[in-house]
Amino acid sequence: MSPSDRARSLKEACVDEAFKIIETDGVETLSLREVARRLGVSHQAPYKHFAAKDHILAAVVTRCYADFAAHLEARAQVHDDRADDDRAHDDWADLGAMGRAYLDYARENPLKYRLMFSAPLPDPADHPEMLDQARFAFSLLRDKLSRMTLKPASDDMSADPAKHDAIFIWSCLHGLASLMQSHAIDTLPMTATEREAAASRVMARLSLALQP
Amino acid sequence: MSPSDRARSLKEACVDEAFKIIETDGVETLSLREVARRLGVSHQAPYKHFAAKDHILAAVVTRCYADFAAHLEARAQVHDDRADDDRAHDDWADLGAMGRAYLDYARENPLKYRLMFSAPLPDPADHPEMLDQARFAFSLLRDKLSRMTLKPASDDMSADPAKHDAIFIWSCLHGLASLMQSHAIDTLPMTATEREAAASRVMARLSLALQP
DNA sequence: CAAACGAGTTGACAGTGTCTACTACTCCGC
DNA sequence: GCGGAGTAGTAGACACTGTCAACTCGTTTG
Repeated sequence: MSPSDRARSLKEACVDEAFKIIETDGVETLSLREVARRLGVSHQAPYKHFAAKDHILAAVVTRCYADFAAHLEARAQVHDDRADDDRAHDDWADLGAMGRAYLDYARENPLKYRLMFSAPLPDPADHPEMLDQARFAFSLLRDKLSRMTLKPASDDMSADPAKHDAIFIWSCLHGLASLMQSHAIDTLPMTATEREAAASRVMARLSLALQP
Repeated sequence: MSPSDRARSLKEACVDEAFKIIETDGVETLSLREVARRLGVSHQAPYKHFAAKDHILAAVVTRCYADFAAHLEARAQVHDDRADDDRAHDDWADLGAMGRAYLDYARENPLKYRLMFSAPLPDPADHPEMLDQARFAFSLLRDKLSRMTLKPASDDMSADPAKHDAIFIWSCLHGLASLMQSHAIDTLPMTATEREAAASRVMARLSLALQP
């Protein structure tokens, strides 16, 4: 193994291990020293590959974005070989599938989700690859919308409507996902079945807002 | 000053000071020792009033909820002395005002907002007063909705529709507010004016989803 | 009046991020 | 072929942190 190879593997091993720690113990208890300890290296070894604690977190988040985007893409495949009517129908079904995939991911991977959207992240300007992954996930949604015809939203709008509608949809989905796993929602008197129903209820309202 | 009075004032002084530290330096750098230092007491004095660091944070968050609810209430006053038509009109205008007040608060108090909704909070079960404040803020929205007639959302719904619609609205608002201040939104190519427009665009879509 | 108690103090311990100085090894120009 | 440069990793230190334990007071209460 060449030295740059070994370096690469320690670097990735650090990200792996940090990921595991976060998954089991939460992001707030992540420590570079614990990562080093688990990998059997000195407490300073990770600093050869990450300038600061923030940077290892950024690497983890980058992976989360990639994982998230892959999850969205896998469940929201567009089938292009249909007649126009079917295409339109498929677009709506597919948008719905994407929305459900979004919420599913957030529910099944609460830690990763929080990591991406609500953990105090390092300045993305310092981590362009993290930025790129996030941009890509959003483009999945916006591109789909720009290929669809939606109920018109308002009068002015010189700007790109697909972008604004993507933000609207993203807001609803993110808001719901985020509330559902924040302690804020625990404060409400909700039964378990009501919680389950909340997602489909929000999706129904989304349709009312968008579908012509 | 009686001893219990002095105790009370140190307890509140701790919350005040913690608040200031969070406002200027962010929640992640809050430390009980710094609070004690600024108040000129020993590093253990706060522990006489707060069992752990979490508890002082919970006290701060409780205040944030109260502040937030007051802000919502102030801007979304219902005027009860109108004819029915005006009442209906007022309800919609007032709901819109409440929504705008929500987003304004989040924009003007990003730290407080993050504290309430995205910071890793202590278990609310240990802090009932925090829970009560959060519940109250939500009830402002739900009560208003239950007094209004909305576009029907879906077929089944044995459960309380006002509650579900409140969650829908809350999701949109919270999602937008949260995205706008998360680094995630920075990744998108958006001009400053587009950012401004995003709020009103989301509000427009909310109307489409709700208004009959 | 003595005992109990509550607020506040000091000191300690383990753990953290990060700085600096050190060693070992690999690679590149002479 | 070799010597210096750079790179990965180590060891030690420093200033922090949260929290535990033992102590000193002053007040309250039986």
